[in-house]
Amino acid sequence: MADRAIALIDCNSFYASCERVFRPDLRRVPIVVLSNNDGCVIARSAEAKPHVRMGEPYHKIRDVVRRHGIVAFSSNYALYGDMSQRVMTVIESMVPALEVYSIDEAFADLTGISGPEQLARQIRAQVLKQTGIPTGIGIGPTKTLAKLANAAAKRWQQHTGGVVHLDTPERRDWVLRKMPVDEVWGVGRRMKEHLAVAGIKTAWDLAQADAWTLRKRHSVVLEKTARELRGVPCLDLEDEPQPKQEICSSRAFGERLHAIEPIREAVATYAARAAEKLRAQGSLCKQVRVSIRTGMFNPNEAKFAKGIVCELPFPSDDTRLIIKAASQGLDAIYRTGYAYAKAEILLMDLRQRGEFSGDLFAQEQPESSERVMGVLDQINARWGRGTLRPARVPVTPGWGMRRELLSPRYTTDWNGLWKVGCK
DNA sequence: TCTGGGGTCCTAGGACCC
DNA sequence: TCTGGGGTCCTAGGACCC
Repeated sequence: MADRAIALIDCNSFYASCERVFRPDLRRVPIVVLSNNDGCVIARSAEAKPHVRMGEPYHKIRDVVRRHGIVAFSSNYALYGDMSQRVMTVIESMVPALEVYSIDEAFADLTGISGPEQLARQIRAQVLKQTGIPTGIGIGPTKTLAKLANAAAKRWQQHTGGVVHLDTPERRDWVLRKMPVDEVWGVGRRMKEHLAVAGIKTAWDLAQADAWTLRKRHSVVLEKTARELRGVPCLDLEDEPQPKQEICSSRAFGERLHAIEPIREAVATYAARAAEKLRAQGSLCKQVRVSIRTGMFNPNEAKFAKGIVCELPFPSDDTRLIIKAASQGLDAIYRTGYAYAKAEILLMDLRQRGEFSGDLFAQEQPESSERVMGVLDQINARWGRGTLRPARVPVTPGWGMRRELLSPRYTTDWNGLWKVGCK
């Protein structure tokens, strides 16, 4: 069998790049994108990286932002999601198999292709030309090495032109020796600390470590990572997206909430959103977990957090039933006297529609639910999310997200003056 | 004043059973 | 004093990813 060649294509500073596509005047200007509620920095353009750390709270860096002329944006997920689809479509048309790994990354199988590096350069050029998004590409015999090659392409951008192919043992070893161990996919802050004790500091050290010891002292996951670094494939390309095993909708409120009624609105809104995602992947859920909590950072606020799992009478994807369960759950956990900051809905015990439940006499969701939800989803698909919604879900809630620096929904707004690609 | 939201997988430990 | 061994299932929590 030919040597495997897995490519990892990743968009540079994706959210910041998306904003820049529609603001050519910002081509050389440092850009940051903020999390929901304009809380902290979640993306930085190359120019902003020297001045701003990832995850830094926005209120702490206002001075720096002003001093360096950094332009900040609220996150605009409608835009990023749409841009992501465009990028993936371009790549998909150029490779035999693609696994979309996240909003800004995908693995492609280039095994058997002659000149994978050349193809990678063509992919970069096409994606840039058709979407305006710059990318970096790493190629290696395993996913973990492809990721590392991608990191190398970023780190030595000038010399590599954004593409690194670890096709010889010499190149592989050179990169392994240069890369700190926490640049390896699957090694985070904690693991880095543990490994340092054993003298494992670089990717090379980890690749050389004894597999059995890694498994015993740490985990099978780390053992696989080390094998992959040596070029032994342990992770396959998954071109069929797997249905999620749990679905979450959670968000901090735009302001602190005290009374139960506005929290109930938020819980209903999140529950409705989670139910939409559930139906989109054709699943039913049997449990709904609702949780609420106060702020966790301010030492002057009384802290409180509680959640509860509510069992549904039968596996369901009916927004109304899920909201009802969540609302009852809220009644059970809510305590007066706290300033609540966030709520979360988690749909659990998921199964695909029609999957055997294990209980011959188990009750099933009535057919009327399917009809009503079908109509709901159709209308919202046609006219935009939130056109038709349960009574409990307000249009413009007082507790909604703060997004003071939001860019227009250039590509998706129904009321927009123009749409990309519809010239 | 002000610190994201969405996931996955693995492990340890408790409850329970024979 | 000493206090089975083996198994399953479930849950909570840790660690990681983007």
